[in-house]
Amino acid sequence: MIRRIAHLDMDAFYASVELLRYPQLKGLPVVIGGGRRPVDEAFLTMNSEGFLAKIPLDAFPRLASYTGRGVITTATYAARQFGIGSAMGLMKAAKLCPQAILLPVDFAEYRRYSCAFKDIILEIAPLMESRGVDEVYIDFTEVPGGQRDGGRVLARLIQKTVFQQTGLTCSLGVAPNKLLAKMASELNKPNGIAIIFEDDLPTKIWPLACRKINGIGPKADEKLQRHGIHTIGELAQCGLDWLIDQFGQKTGAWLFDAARGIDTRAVVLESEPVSISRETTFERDLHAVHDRAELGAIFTGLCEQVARDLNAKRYVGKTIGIKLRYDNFKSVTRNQTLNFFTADAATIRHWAGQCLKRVPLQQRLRLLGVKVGSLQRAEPHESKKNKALAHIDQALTAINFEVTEPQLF
DNA sequence: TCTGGGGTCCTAGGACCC
DNA sequence: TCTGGGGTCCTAGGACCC
Repeated sequence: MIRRIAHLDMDAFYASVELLRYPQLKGLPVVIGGGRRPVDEAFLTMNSEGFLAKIPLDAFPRLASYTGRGVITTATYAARQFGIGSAMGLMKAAKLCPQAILLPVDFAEYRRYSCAFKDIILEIAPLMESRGVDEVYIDFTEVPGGQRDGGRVLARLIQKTVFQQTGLTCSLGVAPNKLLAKMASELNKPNGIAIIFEDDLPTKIWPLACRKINGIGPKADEKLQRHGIHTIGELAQCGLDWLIDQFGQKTGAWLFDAARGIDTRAVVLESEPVSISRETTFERDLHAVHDRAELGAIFTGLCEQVARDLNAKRYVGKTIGIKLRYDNFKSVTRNQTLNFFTADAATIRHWAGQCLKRVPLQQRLRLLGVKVGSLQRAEPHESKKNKALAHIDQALTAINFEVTEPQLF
């Protein structure tokens, strides 16, 4: 029995979910992103059950009226015709297509549909690896019918069932491994299926741009281009020694394998989180001294939110970190590992504050973030040692607070 | 008119230990 | 008195992905 791995990717996921609510937008350029703004509030008051589909087109917010720092998370295929794409600034997108309809992100709704389509897949094929809200890998190898026609029959069944039960389309690729399945799922998007066998490598994979390999980003691609390597086929002609020389042991060896379609990674059903974080970009750049109160409130709010997230997911962590981005977009991070685990907002706030003191604060800031890493499952009863250490820390924090009160954070 | 938010993994240097 | 070598943990930055 040969290994058959599928990659399933929902088509324009956020936008497609919005089109289910507002079918009158079908075929129009629609863009999702930007966070919630006053204009959305006015619009959303019209949103009551059974009325959504009747909202007239001129009532929808337009890209042209947007002012802010948001980016596009998803664009409908109609919007992509204008050159609009994911991660593009909304202000820039507005220049390309001012009449496009702009909807705020409704993550709770997308998560509902995400759970729904994943449950449907699990009913059919139980070995599924979640890769974010709109993508999964599925191990077809031992699923009944998973080998028929290279996986096409099972892929069609999943695609059809997902559509029947959610109204959403998706694209699948089935291949000998995750690397090739991921590339295959893009070949016939949207609402497509592509089947790849080992023998297809020269005809179907090698003509593709190196950037299509999941893991080759803008930087690596640019470097390859500089050496005249544009396609995966050209990459496959590079010697192992040369690649290691250029990209280092690990990346070099990985590139060598990837170009040959070699990938032995397993489909992983569950994984433990490594870190939990919250960050926010301000509406305007803030200064540590001039906007101290505002910044302090945001900072505390982020710590509290991270603490809530940790508690909701029942994790504790011992590495507290901050991230900030200056007005020139340069980012810095600081973090500190404690000798105990915590999910307590005040403790996080204290140590994040210590991190903040180690960073230059003359320049204006555009972003602030708080992270807790080195996570561990919260025990039903905390260990005695942890409790004692946390208690000592709280006592020290109280003393420290009196001493350092006059400082910035 | 620049450029979100939530993650993972890798690298490289230094501390520290045996 | 010129200097090993491995292992682990920590920190900061960066590439990359969804």
